[in-house]
Amino acid sequence: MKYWLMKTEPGEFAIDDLASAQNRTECWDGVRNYQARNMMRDEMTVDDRILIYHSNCAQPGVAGIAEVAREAYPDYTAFDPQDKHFDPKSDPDNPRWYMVDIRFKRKLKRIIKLHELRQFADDKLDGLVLLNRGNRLSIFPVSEKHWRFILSLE
DNA sequence: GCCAACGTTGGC
DNA sequence: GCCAACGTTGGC
Repeated sequence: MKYWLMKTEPGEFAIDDLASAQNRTECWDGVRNYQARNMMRDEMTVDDRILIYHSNCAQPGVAGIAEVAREAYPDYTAFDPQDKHFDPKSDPDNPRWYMVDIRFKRKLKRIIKLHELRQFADDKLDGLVLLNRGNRLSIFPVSEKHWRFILSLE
């Protein structure tokens, strides 16, 4: 089993939205970055665990845990001209963008803030992609050690 | 709202 | 293939 972190802007889609979704499952549409796509398409498998991270908000940090419910399939929102994630360069016969489905596991008892995680950037969380300078990647792997340590802060 | 850092685009 | 211009991300 692999571990991941996925960012979401809570103003758009928050951990509570996942918790209240039908079957507590939602497709992770709208990823338009090749590195993030490749990880979903090539690396993620059902049951992998995911830290749900709230970004671009008042309190950036890890908000909850989800799991991969369905492996990657074409992101059909790219085909819909009405959709805000429409991409004319993605063709149903040769899809450019992919998504996975994720299922809610639980909310953390509290938000584990980015600010807290930074305190361990040079020791316990050394190498965590989230803490890299200028990091903008919205999906990336988390080592099992980092996963455990982050949750130990809860 | 600002702006640094980064990814993508497209002319050459 | 280079790289300037542009758009986006995301903390603050």
